[in-house]
Amino acid sequence: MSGNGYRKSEETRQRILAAALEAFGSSSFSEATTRQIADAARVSLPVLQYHFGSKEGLYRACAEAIVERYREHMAPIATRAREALRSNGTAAAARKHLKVIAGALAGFLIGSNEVKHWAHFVGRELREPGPAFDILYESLWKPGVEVTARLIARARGIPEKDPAARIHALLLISSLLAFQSGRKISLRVMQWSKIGPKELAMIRSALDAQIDAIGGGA
Amino acid sequence: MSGNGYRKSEETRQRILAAALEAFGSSSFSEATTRQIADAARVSLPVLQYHFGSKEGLYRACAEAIVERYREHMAPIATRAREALRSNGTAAAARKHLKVIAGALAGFLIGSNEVKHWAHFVGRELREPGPAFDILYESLWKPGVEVTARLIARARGIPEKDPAARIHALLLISSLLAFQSGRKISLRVMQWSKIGPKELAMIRSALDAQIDAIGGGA
DNA sequence: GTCTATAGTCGGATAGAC
DNA sequence: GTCTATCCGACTATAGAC
Repeated sequence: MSGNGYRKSEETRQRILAAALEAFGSSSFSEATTRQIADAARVSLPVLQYHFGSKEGLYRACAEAIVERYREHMAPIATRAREALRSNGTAAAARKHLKVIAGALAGFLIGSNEVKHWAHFVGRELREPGPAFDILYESLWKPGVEVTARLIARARGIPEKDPAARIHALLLISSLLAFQSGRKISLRVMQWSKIGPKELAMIRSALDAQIDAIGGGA
Repeated sequence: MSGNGYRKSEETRQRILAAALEAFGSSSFSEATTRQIADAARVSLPVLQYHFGSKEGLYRACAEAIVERYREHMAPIATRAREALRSNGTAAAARKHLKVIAGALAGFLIGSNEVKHWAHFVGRELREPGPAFDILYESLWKPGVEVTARLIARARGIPEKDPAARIHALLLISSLLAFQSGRKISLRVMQWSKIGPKELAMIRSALDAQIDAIGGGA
């Protein structure tokens, strides 16, 4: 490219986005401030407006970035589960896939430090809908619940459309969140100082027990 | 009563408290504004400072009021469960009490409209600790988890101190909250327009199934 | 015990130079 | 594309009259 040539724009954009993900992760939309984000990204305030139009535009861009990376992580697992559903899998196979999904999700949400902010972002947006609700619901929550519900239906031997399957899916996913959005309180209840590999293993084993029970309960 | 006699103060205090419970229920501490609360209570702004000192003082007063009424509602049920634990109850009896507690909590949290704001208040404070965290943890959460964990231990035939019992207690309580803090998203997933008696019954029945499964899983 | 008036701070957004 | 300077609104809290 002629002229000044080198485009610094994209790099600046990414720096702002990273700072915003951090800010909107640990604070809500209205609590986080654009100044704080601009400082963290080492840009001046108007630069932020230039790239994303408004605070709300930046917020939505964060949601899209999260969806992108979340999909990269969970897509292969979800795809394998859907393939298993297409073939006439047994109840035991469905339970196995449920355990894989729940375990991966637990590791993803609770273990990784990088993703912690994203998980907070998503959780808050889904509890108290804001400007990014629709994109998160359609791209993350809905497909996740759907595949979980279908697996549960298969495990219990009930029709896929049975509302009970969806209720159980919500209960299962929600219980996972005990150690995510309720991290602080869980630590205190369990008298843990952190959730390391040992603690994560205990949680996974409890989830597995719960999934085994779902299958047998029908 | 001599002089001006009649004390209007207490009535004003209650009106402010009610408005604050509503405001802090639907918004966070920093999002809710004292102006909004003062308006709703039909008092001027400084009156609020006079009665509660500061915004934070008002917030704490809300937490104490919630604890008070929550206790009134759940105390009898919790007491009966503790009595059952003292006598050498069977696993089946423990499961029965778990169902009663979970069912009462579900009705309390999801059904009643008056309490909805309180539940949001509590949930938010426990997820993102603020000025009222300690009082809510000690008076609400801790005793609730404790009695649930002991019942689960009894139902599964494991020692009361087994960490697995506390993990399962957290999972159970957290799954309840799917339809409380995640009300909006649950409605969409289930394609319900509201959570009425019929929907509540379905949730209760799913919870019961989950509790039966806990007992048998050991 | 309740009011009016105001101090002091901080938020998002924009104008216009470079 | 990025900056400095600034506007304007909203917030909590207080001072002081009644």
